[in-house]
Amino acid sequence: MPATAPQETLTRSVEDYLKAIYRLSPEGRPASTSDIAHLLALSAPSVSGMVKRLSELGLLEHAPYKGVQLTAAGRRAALRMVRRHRLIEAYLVQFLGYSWDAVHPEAERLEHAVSDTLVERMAVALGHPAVDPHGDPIPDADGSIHELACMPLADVAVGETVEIRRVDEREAERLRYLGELGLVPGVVVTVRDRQPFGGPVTVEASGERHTIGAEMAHVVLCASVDAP
Amino acid sequence: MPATAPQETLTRSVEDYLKAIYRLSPEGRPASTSDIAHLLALSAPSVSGMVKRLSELGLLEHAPYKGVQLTAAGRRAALRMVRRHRLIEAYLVQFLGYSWDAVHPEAERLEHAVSDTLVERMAVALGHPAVDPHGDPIPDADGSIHELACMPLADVAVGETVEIRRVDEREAERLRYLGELGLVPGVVVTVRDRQPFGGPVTVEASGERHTIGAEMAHVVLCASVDAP
DNA sequence: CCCCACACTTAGCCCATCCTAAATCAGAGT
DNA sequence: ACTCTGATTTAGGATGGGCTAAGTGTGGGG
Repeated sequence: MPATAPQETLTRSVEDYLKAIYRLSPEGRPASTSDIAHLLALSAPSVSGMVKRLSELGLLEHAPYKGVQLTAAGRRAALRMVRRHRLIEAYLVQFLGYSWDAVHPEAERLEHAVSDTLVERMAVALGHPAVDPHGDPIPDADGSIHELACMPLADVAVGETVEIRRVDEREAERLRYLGELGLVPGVVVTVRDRQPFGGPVTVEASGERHTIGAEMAHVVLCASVDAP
Repeated sequence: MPATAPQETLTRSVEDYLKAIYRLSPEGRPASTSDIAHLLALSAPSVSGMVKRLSELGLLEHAPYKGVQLTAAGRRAALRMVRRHRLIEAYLVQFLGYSWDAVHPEAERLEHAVSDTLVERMAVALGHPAVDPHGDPIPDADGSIHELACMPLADVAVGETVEIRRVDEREAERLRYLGELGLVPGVVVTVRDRQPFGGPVTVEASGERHTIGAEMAHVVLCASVDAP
């Protein structure tokens, strides 16, 4: 019956679980408890226990041995955290001189502490941005989110010119690496070479050529651009 | 032996206790456990228990039935929280349009979540202010704090002209009230009347006269100003 | 069709932090 | 000096959230 729970005060942990489950399955497919455990760096039994509590709270549904799915209330709460996280990242970069590789841990803590008022004031100060510094879309305050269709750079055919839209990476070192190469959202690149069997990808951007491994080429997400 | 404990990750609760004890006795006199309990809105036994743990951690010294005193490490940690709190308040007012009566609860949560890096960036953005929006001095990053000598408006003699330096009040309603009367730090007022036995005080500031109760006149702290 | 490996859950614990109820101490009056 | 009262601490318990060890379900390979 708490399908439309008024959402009193979720704890930090609960917020993290919901966010993790949303991240594992934005579309609402069941997520496995072990994936959640892995993402949150917790033991599987801890997750089992929390999952039980969250389902009693009406935030998710649990089919034992099958996986968990967020309810409408759970999804709402998760998207609220995602909005906070991404707006905080954008704010830190825009107004406090953070680089895109340093914002994640800071936002990870702040997202639990800011008030709705503060979040909306940051949104106003930023001019209601659509995406965060990594190109991830920022959900609206009402919980709607517009994912932009894009493909991994690793899948772009040689000769194609695409715009980098999003970089799906959290690790600071890797983000710094990509940033140094200039492979950041908004940049237009042309794929010059791609080796088979998970080999490296060579791209050209504003005259410079860079060859990156397949793993990195999978986190750089692109969309085709009309004119080169 | 942890007199110079590196004191990495204090919990939210511990930080709150240390801040409360510092607030009850910035000079280091013993603070009573019941005062701490009252300030934090906790039961006395909860405080007793936590005090025991904190003294084991070397953050304070406890003379049973006599009171507690912060150690150097405890005081350092407390001042770190005070610095955070006040810088956050200043930042919210200066850059995010908060009014001085709304910043306290927000800062109360954020102070536990911000990193040292973020605090220092806010300090830089603010130009390293000496005081927060209520006139409370902001400790340096190294833990030194400069309290300015001031007296309650309630104690200022009739005819004296003083500058409001600080308003020692947390309740939003009361702060808003004082703000509406223009009795905020930096304003120069002349005391025009003061009734005995804890009676009201009448002040004049930029042509306007206001009469406030003794209770309010005690939280408005002033320093004499040379020229009217 | 059965069985085993592995994913998942249950059992049983620990720690931090809070609480209420029940001692116990310390200082003010007599 | 003695006692009473209020402040303080001790006892014992709840809750949230984490862990390891020990069972249990499930699906793929023989």
